[in-house]
Amino acid sequence: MAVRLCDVASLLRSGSWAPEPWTGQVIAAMETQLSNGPTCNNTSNGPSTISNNCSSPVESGSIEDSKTNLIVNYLPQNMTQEELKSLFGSIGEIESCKLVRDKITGQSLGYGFVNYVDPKDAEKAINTLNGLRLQTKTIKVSYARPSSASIRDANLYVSGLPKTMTQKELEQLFSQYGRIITSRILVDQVTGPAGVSRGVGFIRFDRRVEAEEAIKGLNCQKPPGATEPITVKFANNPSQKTSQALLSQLYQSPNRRYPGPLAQQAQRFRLDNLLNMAYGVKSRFSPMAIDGVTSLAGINIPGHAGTGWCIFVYNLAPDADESILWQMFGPFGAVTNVKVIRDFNTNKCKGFGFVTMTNYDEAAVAIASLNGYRLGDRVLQVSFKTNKTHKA
DNA sequence: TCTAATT
Repeated sequence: MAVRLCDVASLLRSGSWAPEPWTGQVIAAMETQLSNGPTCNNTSNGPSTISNNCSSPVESGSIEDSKTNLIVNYLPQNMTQEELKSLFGSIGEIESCKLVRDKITGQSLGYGFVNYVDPKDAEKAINTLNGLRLQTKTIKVSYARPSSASIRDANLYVSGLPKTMTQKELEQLFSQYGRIITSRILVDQVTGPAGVSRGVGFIRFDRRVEAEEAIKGLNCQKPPGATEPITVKFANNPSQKTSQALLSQLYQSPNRRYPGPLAQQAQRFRLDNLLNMAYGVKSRFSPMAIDGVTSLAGINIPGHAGTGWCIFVYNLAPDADESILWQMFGPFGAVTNVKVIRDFNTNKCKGFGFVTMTNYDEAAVAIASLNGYRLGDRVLQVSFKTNKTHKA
């Protein structure tokens, strides 16, 4: 797997300072769906959620949005709103789409919203994309709850847990205070996702008042069978720390050559990321000109400039669809688009398709890994799309 | 002792 160059610039995506307009609507009252945690095995970031049967109060709002509006969690850090829209757009027509970002740094907060036109597509997206592995993440797709102040700041940080306590036991302990949206027990880094508990975790309740009651009831209390009391408090907001760290890096960087204000540096980072997004090349790290890179590799920059590296996938089955391409290529890095070429009359796949990836190194690893891959009873041929008009 | 869940 390719290692992504990581610096401040790569953390700041272009366009971050200009939030997209969001055509917000009154969001519907609904019964929140809690039972759609990742369907795959647990990974480092796929906390499962155990639903309980507490009823939630119904708030006012339109019924339609409750069935079309999805929240998507555990998105890879480098995934853009365009990539999110592209991925979910492969299911059906999207009414609106938003990746939530830090207001100051523009960094992705790792979640977003997708509102479909058709409720059936929203349901299909949950069924087909929930649990999808993208890079190191396992995304979670679920219906968005109606936005309201009462559901904010309902996340608790719990420490001092017995090392033997399971996630299920943690939920059982807290569920008496309300509806749990997510729970997680942090584990030791080296022992991996199924490794030993660090004795700390998180509980997100549906509503803040439930979290408050849980603090009152459980802070400084010993769980059944435990020898030490646990600490229960409101969790820090993860985005706060990130923006502060980033801003302090920008101001204190010892090798900064641009003594101007923050905004001036930000401009440069934005330019770098624009190039990175467009060509998979970091201008400061690559001695090659963009034209040189593309002609050298014999690669066609497909469609509109700035969409990435186009990959040709051959020997797909007649019933192949876009989701298989997402599933195959997504783990290798940022995928912006997939397309299965179909016969106009039969609507069956003509045996090939295309995948666009943002970063050259990730595309190269994907090709190296997937060329010759056996999919069902077929052996795939995977390569960069050649520029046929220049071919001999 | 702190993960990216409400636009």
